[in-house]
Amino acid sequence: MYRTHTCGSLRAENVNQTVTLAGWVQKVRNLGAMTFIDLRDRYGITQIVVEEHSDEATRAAAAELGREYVLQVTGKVIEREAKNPKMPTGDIEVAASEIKILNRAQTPPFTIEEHSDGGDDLRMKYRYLDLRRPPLQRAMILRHRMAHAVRTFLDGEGFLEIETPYLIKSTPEGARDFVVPSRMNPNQFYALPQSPQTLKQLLMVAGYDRYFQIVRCFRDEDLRADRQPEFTQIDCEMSFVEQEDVIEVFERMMRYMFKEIIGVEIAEKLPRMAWIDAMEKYGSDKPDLRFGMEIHEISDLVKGHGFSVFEDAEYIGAIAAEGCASYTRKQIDELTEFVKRPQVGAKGLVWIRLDADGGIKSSIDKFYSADDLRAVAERCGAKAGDLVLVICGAKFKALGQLCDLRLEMGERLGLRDRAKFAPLWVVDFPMFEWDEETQRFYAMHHPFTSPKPEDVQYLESDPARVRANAYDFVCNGTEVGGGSIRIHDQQLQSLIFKCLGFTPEKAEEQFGFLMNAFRYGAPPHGGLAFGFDRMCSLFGGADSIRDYIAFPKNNAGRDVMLDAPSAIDKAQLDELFLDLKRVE
RNA sequence: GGUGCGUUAGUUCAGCUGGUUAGAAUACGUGCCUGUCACGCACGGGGUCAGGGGUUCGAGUCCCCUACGCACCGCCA
Repeated sequence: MYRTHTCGSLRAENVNQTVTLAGWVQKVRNLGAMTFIDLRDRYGITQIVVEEHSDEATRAAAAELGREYVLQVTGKVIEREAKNPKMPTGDIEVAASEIKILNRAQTPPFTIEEHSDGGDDLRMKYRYLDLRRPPLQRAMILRHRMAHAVRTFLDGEGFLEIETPYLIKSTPEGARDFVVPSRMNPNQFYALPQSPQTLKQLLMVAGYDRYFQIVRCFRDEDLRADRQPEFTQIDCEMSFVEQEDVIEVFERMMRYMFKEIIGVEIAEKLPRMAWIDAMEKYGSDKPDLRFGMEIHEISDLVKGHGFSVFEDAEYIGAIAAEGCASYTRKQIDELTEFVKRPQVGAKGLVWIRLDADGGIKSSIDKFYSADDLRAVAERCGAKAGDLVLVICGAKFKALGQLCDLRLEMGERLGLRDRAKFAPLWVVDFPMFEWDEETQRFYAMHHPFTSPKPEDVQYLESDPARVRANAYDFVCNGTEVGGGSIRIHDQQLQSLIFKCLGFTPEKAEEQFGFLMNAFRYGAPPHGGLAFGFDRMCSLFGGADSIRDYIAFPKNNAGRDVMLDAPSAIDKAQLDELFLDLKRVE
């Protein structure tokens, strides 16, 4: 037996016991006649003491130690002469009678402490060392607890966890697929699932009416702080349900998660917001409701005054930033620069300042009277001391820019508090999205999403008008989950494929297996999937999902620890019938 | 595919309008120290200034290219 206790377990009541601990050397403090060793494992740190009267072998071992040496230490638990109230084990220490060096360690390239001195890149390369640090351990533990809570909840609701294959068929819609060549089937490829969407629908056809899976998904698209090429979903599907039934179950699951994991009580009935309202009030389909500062259209108030920028604009919108009338010229210039960055893309920024003394001033004084400006301010709910910011342009583009500006102002005013949670459902998404580049409609959610029955009549005449039975779970400006009621009727599914520009032959080739299954008694069904990594970062209060993934990829999709992807042998290529093309 | 920022000691960074031998902190090594816990004190070793090219009497510093990292836009049903 390597140890009798962990490095986090000993307390005052263990005094006089002889124990054996095993762990890593966090720190050695050699005071001459006595040496203190902080021994660490994932449960905590216990101080080991070696004194002048300790036997020679023990003193020799202590003198030799370096950071991250792996030790087995046997000794008696004693009460400390100088206690450390900052440590859970601070009342005691272990007087070493034997120190066995189980393994020596090279000096690690960065410090393995609460706050490491290492940069992101380096820590990624030595991820196994970074994972020894308490913040990463807390993240892994949080993730484990969340997965456990999901399984507990869904099991209690009668859901079955069923695994679906990772080697499946490539589909043209949506993200790029990762593909895997088949040796036994020359020149043919599997695709890794972007999500088990069609498979879980087939499970519904098969009668497993409540399914879930905590499952890896793969998308070959560029990465972001909150996007990895492989990521984990809590994938769920139910039969004989309507939108309301799905929302009810998973709202309850989220309430359970918030309570269980971080002790937060969320509202008994979460707000619902139609997609169009989210877009018009917040400029986003994933609004951050931790603060107000809603967007208001002011076109009717400001058109017709000869200000050509506004006259030519399809849409003019404004937000009111509370208490920002005191902004200096420089600060307003900064905001103007912010919205003019290519990432935001606004042409400019108009401001109206409501001074505390009742005065009103703006960058468009030439064209508008004080009363005109006051009407705008009133529309936005601005009061004395506030700053109104106006952006105009094509409607949804300007709304998107106002969204960016609103979030920036929320950040500046400290309104985006990580300890605060504002979850909601966004509903009534449009069924289709027009793509300028390819001049066709795409499914906004996915091609298996059912249209609202009352909108089916417009499918062929006015597709843009059709709304879907789709819903997103949004919290603090992040899309945490989303789903829909699916199509279970083969004919309607064929019609949707037609609307998306599939020929019947193409639809048959790509999704024949699904439409075929629908001919054998498909029940009405629907479901949703949560982004598990994002949920972890939301609960953990971090911006990046990388901290919650044990071995994540970097910005370029590389695993810098494994150095993957990498070239493969000619023999391996030959077996797969692959020839490589020279990269320019 | 694009934009921005960055790359200097093991690590995190400073290094001004170009000018003697490139610094700090920390880590590491050696010595001293009986209550440390960010131990302290003293001494020491440690640099392809990312790589290449250019401008210049002279480049860590200015310019160009490349590579790499991070954030973002496009993309992500």
